Amino acid sequence: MKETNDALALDNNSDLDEETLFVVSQTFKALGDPTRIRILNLLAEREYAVNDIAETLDLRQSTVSHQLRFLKNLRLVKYRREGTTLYYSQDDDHVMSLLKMTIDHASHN
Amino acid sequence: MKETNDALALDNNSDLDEETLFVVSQTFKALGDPTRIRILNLLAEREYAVNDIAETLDLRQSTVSHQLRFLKNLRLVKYRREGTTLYYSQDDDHVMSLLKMTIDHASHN
DNA sequence: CTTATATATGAGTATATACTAATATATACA
DNA sequence: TGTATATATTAGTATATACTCATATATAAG
Repeated sequence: MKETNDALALDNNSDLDEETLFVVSQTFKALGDPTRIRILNLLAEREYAVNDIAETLDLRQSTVSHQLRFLKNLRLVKYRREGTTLYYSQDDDHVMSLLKMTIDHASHN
Repeated sequence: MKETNDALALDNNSDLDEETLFVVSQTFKALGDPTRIRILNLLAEREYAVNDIAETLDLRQSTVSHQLRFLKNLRLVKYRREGTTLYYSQDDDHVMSLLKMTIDHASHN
């Protein structure tokens, strides 16, 4: 009952290796949270300081900082320092494009 | 210290309304799990019966069924019945396109 | 109506996630 | 060195998530 087409590899099974699976799921997981979406949507415009994100989106500073760390670990955002202020900005065009596409798609539904 | 550009609405804030935010986050959440990614990646090829998905991906039948319900609720998959067998297939081109794009991007990293 | 097969569902559990308050760290400046 | 400001981190908690086993439901065939 099992497939035995080893030779032809007829099944275009496109089986995902673990690393790809991990990267893909992590990427989408990053976009799967409303708070992170709002943050990334802000950073789509321009860079923002942590506190400005918090004020603009009405979130606690620690909440924003945690989510920025999350996004930073996945290299979806980066920052530059100016004195004590850290300006965060978007750092992954592919992901930002996914986000924009999906927001557009959901908006003019 | 606060912005006071009420009139001009200089900030192109593109603020996401709650519904959009919900839909977008749900969409990405659906793609944020390895099991669902594997299932959708299978269904990218062609339709599959529940048990075939379970066998192919080495998952419990109930696991597959639960995830299919999840995907069905979001209208990412649909099914047709043939006797006692349910053939599931993909039902959202936009989402499948997001998935493909991201897999490609992650693969030839 | 009984049996067999395919799938769905319910309940329990372990883990992951997101948030919060409190506190630590880092930089600037007097 | 001491104070102020911006951000990061830690620990605790509540909720969400994914999985599994057991069982229910649905269809088909005899």
